[in-house]
Amino acid sequence: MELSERKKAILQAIIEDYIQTAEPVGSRNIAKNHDLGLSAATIRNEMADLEEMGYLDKPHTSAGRIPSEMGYRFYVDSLMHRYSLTMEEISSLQSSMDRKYSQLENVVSEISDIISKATNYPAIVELPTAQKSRLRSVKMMLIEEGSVLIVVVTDAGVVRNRQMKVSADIDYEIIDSISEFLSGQLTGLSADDFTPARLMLIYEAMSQYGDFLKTVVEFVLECLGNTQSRVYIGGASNILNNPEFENIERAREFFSFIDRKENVSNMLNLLETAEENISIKIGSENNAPEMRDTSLVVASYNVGGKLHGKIGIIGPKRMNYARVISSLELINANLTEILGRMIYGKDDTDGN
Amino acid sequence: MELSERKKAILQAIIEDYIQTAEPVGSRNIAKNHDLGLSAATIRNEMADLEEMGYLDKPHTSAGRIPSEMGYRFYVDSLMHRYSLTMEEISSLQSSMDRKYSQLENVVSEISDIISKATNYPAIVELPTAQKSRLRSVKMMLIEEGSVLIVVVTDAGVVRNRQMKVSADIDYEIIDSISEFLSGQLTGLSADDFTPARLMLIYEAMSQYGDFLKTVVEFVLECLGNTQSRVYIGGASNILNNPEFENIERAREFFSFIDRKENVSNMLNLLETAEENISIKIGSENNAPEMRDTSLVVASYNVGGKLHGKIGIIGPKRMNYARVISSLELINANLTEILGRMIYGKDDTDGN
DNA sequence: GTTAGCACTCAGGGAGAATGAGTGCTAACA
DNA sequence: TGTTAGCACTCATTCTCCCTGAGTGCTAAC
Repeated sequence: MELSERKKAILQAIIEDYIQTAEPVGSRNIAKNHDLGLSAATIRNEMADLEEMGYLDKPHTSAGRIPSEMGYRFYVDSLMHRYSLTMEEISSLQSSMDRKYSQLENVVSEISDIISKATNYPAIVELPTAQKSRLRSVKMMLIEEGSVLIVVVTDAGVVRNRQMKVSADIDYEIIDSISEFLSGQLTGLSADDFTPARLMLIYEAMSQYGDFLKTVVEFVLECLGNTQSRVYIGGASNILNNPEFENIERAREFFSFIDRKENVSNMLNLLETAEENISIKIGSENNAPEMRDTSLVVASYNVGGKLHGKIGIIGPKRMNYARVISSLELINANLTEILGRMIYGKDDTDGN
Repeated sequence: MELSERKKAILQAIIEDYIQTAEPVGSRNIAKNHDLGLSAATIRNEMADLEEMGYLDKPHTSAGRIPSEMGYRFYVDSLMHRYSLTMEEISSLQSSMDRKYSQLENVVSEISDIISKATNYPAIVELPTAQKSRLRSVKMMLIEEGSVLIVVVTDAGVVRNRQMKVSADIDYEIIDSISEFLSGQLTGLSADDFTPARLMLIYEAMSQYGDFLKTVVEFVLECLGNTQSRVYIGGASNILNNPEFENIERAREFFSFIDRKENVSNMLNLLETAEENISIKIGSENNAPEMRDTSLVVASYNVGGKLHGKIGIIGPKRMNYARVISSLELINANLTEILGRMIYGKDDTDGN
């Protein structure tokens, strides 16, 4: 059933008041503060309808109304206006990101700080991951006698390395030849291409170094399959600024939940990755009982078509969605650019 | 002034009761529950003395006594007994750490989980850092046309890499020769050795690649100077299990403090690094107003004499110090071993 | 369909009393 | 001289009771 324009206006007024005050809103206040040209009594009638239809809840008989999850959902989908960041907000955000980053880990943790400062909510930043990447390059080098460093680069730009012990009689030349051999055999493959048959061939061709080769191949596979997401959470304490978390039990529940990073990753993984778009999950839409009173707002980023990840915030269901969305969009754009520069070099080309 | 044995026994009884109950302890309870052979009245007198001497505080006239910081300090230094972990505790801790770790970041975050589970307090794990490390090896390799990967290894075992754009006409051979040249010039140097004169020589010898060399040298310097500590904090929500944090303001203060990781690093840096030993800082000894009600217990680890870091917990001043210490010692020993294996290869040799 | 009016509900807050755990002091005891 | 019993006193905590005020639902009139 369609909502009348008047019902929409009233619902919007209630939700926006509630977002601001965190107090149940009553008919009188709506009549006074919003120029709807209606009396409190009329609004009361409409509110009763909205409640019956499921858009509003009542904490108890003599309190005002608060939005239900369905109410928020309708608001977010149909009523909310875009929020435009002020010039100051934009320039302060941009200047806070305009610096040199050296390590991925640092970018991620700093971005999470920036998000949480900009929104006043706990921020989530997912490290970029690649799906089905191919091996671009594997190299080995002797660091000192008996110790070899393996460096693996995937076509998504992921670089990882590991140090391994080898027997002392393996010298530079041997390493170079193994390195060249493996590189020839494996470059361009994805994890799926590592069939037992192919591996057998490799091991046999250099059977005297079988054990060593095996460890190297395992490591390469690990790098290619490195699809597990890792998340950073910053500014978690911000959640305590919201009156819904003054109850220590609620706070404990929230912090225990986000302490376990895999909870957060799982939640992110459940989001449909609408390209370049914002996902909003309200309360129980997150499928986690601990999140029943909080919403998740997430933006997806995508670097050079290969690497992607998500950034977002967790806040009370009663949150200024419009403002959060604008901030996330801006930060997301900057982040994409920063990562592009970091991973694919000094400029912004797509990195193939 | 020396405390009489009787005063010590009473002080110890009070502190241990308080650690258990978090309630101010009264004379009557001490008389009843501890077999000191004294009446409540006598204990009251002694308590009055202990208070006057500064070992005890009184929240208000008609409550029992609670230990002062000085009281805790005395307890930790002189009264506390060692706690022996039970066989089950030991074997469960050890089995939780007995698995393969691949990346340093993973070790650190998992160890922080283990610590917080074992102690029920928020855990801190510092990533290993090296002081004044020397360059063991720098290598470059062409990943694809126009893109070079630089890999730097220090004698502390730190490996870092960065991808850089170069002009397209730089080919394998040129890279190899630059790589070899730089390696020859820089291997064995520490950050202090990068004098302007030496750098000038290098840039002049290969002046046609000046800009590129400069970026590489900067990166190497960054790796050698990589002495900033990074910390992980796990199980922060555990702090909320303690009644002293039922007050939401306290909780907020605590979480805001540890949200800023540099606060925690700073605190760790202020500890004297007593080799292989445990440091305890009680309340305001931490020089941070936000920590005035919490204590820090920290163990230092040390891998191969080069790399070191710290692990520890933050808990209320009223904490089971003895138990925490034993757990940290055990975890610390295991961590040292794990890191040794990871960084210096498959066995535990010292790694020079 | 809208609105004014009225009876009713109920959370929140404050005042006041009861409770009980604890203290300090004094006087008696060993 | 050190120890203890006893007693008056203190004070945070809890409870009860009552009031207030914001809000609702319903009805009757416009």
